Amino acid sequence: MSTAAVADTRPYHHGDLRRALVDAAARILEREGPSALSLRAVAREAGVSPAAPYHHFKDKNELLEAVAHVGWEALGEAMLEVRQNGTDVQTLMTELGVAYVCFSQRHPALYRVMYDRSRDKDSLPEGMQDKEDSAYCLVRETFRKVAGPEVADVDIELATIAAWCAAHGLAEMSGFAQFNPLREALGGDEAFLRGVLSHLGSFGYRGHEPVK
Amino acid sequence: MSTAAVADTRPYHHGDLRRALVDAAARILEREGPSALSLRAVAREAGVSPAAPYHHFKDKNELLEAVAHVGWEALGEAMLEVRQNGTDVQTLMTELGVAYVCFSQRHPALYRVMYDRSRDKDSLPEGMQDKEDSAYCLVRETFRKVAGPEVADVDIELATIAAWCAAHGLAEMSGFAQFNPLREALGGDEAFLRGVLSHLGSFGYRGHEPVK
DNA sequence: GATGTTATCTAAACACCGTCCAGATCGGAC
DNA sequence: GTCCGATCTGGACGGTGTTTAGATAACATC
Repeated sequence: MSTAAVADTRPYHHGDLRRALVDAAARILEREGPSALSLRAVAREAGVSPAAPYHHFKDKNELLEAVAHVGWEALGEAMLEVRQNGTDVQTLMTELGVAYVCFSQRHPALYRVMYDRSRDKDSLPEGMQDKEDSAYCLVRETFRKVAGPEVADVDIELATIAAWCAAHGLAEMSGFAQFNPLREALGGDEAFLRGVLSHLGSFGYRGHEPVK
Repeated sequence: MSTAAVADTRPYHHGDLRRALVDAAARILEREGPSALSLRAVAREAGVSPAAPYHHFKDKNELLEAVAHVGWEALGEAMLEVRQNGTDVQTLMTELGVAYVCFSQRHPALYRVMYDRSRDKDSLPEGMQDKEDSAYCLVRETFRKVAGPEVADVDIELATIAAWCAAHGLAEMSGFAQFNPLREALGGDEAFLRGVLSHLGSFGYRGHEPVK
């Protein structure tokens, strides 16, 4: 076998077609958006027949779920990076929100697939609430630090859910045309995001501008 | 041009097919969900050929937009009803949120179509920010009363956007399985919604349970 | 090394989809 | 009554998700 172009050797029929399909799907998503993401297009992009994916995924949904999974991992990493920047716990909350929304702006098609899957299943990815270092737990632990020990666990959980809902809502609507005047008045998109997120605080916290 | 015609829709062959199609679409949406909402299915439900809708809508998107439009009107009415219940301004804010989310729970497929259209257009329905009695303005005016006169208009607008984002996020995620334990612990879905919404306040306001 | 097994992939087909086109039908203006 | 234009139909085209039968190639066993 002489596959000169790619240094990678192909051990058998196609190699790791499963991964190749997920990569192809992600590529199509970035290049042409969610409406172009057909199973046949993915197979085409990967250079296989339209029926080939069915040996690796039960149906289209299962492929999209795999795509969504890598999306959630990337989102988690983006938010973890924020924590390592080592700001104080007050600003951290807003910065986590900004990181979340900015991820959705950088990968709008991927973000859409992620949440479309979640809404179809009526659940976030499994283990999101429990796994250490998940984005969700990161937010919850940050809330716990902000709140102090006298706040009940139930309230921590409710605040986390509230923040998550708000971040998701902002992720889906931040680009809406109606907000453009306000965005420009505040001097750019990040300022706009911080402005909105600063109105979402709990436990007396309202973002990077401390309450007097 | 013509004298008595109030609307430009006129009953010809079929009668008011345009309205019949929108109604048929809404019916399919409630009965079988968004994935079953094909243009052909709508035509079938209305008893016409698959090509008939093209004399009333440019394409499928335009039909969905009409469906979304009636959805937004119904949502606006549901929220207006809350205001007429005449609670004090403090609880009103939470009740508006509850009404919003409950609407999305009663008509999940319709709500999905509404926001899918908005995201494709990257904008809320036209005039939502300006039209008196729109749901959006209702929230903004409520915030203005809560905030008092010393709060800047920019902050009112930001708080409104934040509340809207949070309500939308909660509308899309309130049914997620991960929240079931907490939902039951709080004694039902409405209590859960109120709990989440109570962590979203601004201007020192945090829902129906006043801050101590 | 030849054998059989099994996973992998292809080709062809099915039903459905959105959309367009040529023609049939019919309401209303002249 | 004649004509025009809006409305609807039947049929077609290319695309989609999915299934089936059959070809191919890597692997385990002898």
